[in-house]
Amino acid sequence: MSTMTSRINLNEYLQRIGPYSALTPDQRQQLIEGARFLEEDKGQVLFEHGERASHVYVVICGHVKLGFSSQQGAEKVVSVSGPGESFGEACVTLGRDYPFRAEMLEAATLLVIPAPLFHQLMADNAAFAALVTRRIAENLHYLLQEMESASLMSGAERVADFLVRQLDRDAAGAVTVDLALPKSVIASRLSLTQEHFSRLLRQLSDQGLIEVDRRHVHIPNVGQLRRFLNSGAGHCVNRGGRSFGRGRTGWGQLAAA
Amino acid sequence: MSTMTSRINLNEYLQRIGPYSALTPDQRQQLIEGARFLEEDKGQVLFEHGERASHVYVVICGHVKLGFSSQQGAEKVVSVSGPGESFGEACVTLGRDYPFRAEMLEAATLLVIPAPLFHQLMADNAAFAALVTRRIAENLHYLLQEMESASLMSGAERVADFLVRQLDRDAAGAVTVDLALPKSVIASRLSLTQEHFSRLLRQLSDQGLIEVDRRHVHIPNVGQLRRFLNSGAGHCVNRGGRSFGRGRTGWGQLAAA
DNA sequence: GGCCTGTTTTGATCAAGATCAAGATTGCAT
DNA sequence: ATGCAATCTTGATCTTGATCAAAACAGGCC
Repeated sequence: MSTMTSRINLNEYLQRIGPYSALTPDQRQQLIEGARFLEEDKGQVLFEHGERASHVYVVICGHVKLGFSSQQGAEKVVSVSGPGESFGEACVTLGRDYPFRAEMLEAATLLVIPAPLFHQLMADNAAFAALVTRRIAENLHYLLQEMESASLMSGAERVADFLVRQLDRDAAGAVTVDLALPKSVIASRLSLTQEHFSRLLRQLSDQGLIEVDRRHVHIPNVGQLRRFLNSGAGHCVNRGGRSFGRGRTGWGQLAAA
Repeated sequence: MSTMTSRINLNEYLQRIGPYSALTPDQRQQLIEGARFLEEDKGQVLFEHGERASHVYVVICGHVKLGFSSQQGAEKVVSVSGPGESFGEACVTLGRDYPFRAEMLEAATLLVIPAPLFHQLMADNAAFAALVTRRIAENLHYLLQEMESASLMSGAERVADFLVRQLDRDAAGAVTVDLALPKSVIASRLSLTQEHFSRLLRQLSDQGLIEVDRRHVHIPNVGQLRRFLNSGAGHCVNRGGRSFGRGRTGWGQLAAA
């Protein structure tokens, strides 16, 4: 990608990415000059858990996996960032270390903004700062959401919930969801082992709620699936919140790294 | 509490609470006039999951339990806010519903700030806004932290980790931790049932790592406990993150409500 | 003290989901 | 095509931690 092309694309692109649309042409120029592009291959690690948070990352294309991993090789995927999403704002704001690992799930292009520049933009542009705050707040809500489902729903419910969430708010009737990521990654996001995830998909499919073909999940009747969710079928009283899953999902990924 | 007293106390108090120290005397006055005090009894519910987020709450004294709960009566305590802490900023910022329930753990006093006033202060005072952003970012990091331990640590480790976190960063030798909250609440925060939590405390105590007396936990050797944590004793490979616990911890609380 | 209520502990049992170990698929790349 | 490597599925078994039930403890209050 030539510098020329980069700039043109970038300018156009940033217009559409939340906070960056609030930058003045001047500031956008500053950004283009101070930040850099990064094109990494699948499996590349952007940063490790505990590393000093020196940059904010904006995903231009591709997907980045954000997650924890323990010595024992266990891993938990917290979130996957796709085009237009970003991460690192909170850490940079706080001046803390990254609280997770970031790894490319596929070849991707990112915009990498040095912390000082980011701080500068935050200080210079209140509208930008407000939108960044919004983004951080959104991330917080996302995590709360995740915690809630991980805590109170059974595996089957989480899978159903995940599928329903992929749909448009008003989707009904029959639809097909295409999983954009390896099942192992999705499993980990749902706090399941990939084996368990596989079994749960089969279970839902046996119940006629879905039909799975490779990474295509057909939902013959969205309403039915939603009903399954609300009518808590397949549960347990769960008196204090289910634990965060012990899936090995990450293993594979880790190995791939 | 007379109005006079309230105002004097409040002014003094807010000075010391993060973001509010950045307010100008003028704005602080605005706050005192626009916000209201709330003194509730134990068990009172401030708001329910899914309610429109209309206020930001600042805890003056007492403790407030923030958590989810399902129809089936299960509950997961996400966090407990004590004096100087606050909640609702993110929801108000986003204009979204509260993503959890807030319930008094004991009689407490809070400052309740209406959303419009909060927005106003955010818009008028950049320093305040920046500190609020910081607070939201801190909450985000707290949640990530919670997710991480819930995901990769075994029950015993989470308990040990919890105890160690109560200590000063540099604590060593022998110390005593006093649990400020009912064990059932702590258990839920750790994604355990209160029964399991009880057993784990006993287990650690049998191993000589701690001595439990009522709500006083004596740690004869902090280093030893830390070592127990790092040397992952008592695990499982945990290939994808432990699930969010299924403690019934909440039950009791729920019943208390 | 004796009583009532709420919290903690213990015990026995159960279940969701993890782990280990093969296979079966799929997707590329040659 | 053919083969290699990664992904996904299945099966058998085991563990952690949940559930149910009941007893042991605190505390506060007459």
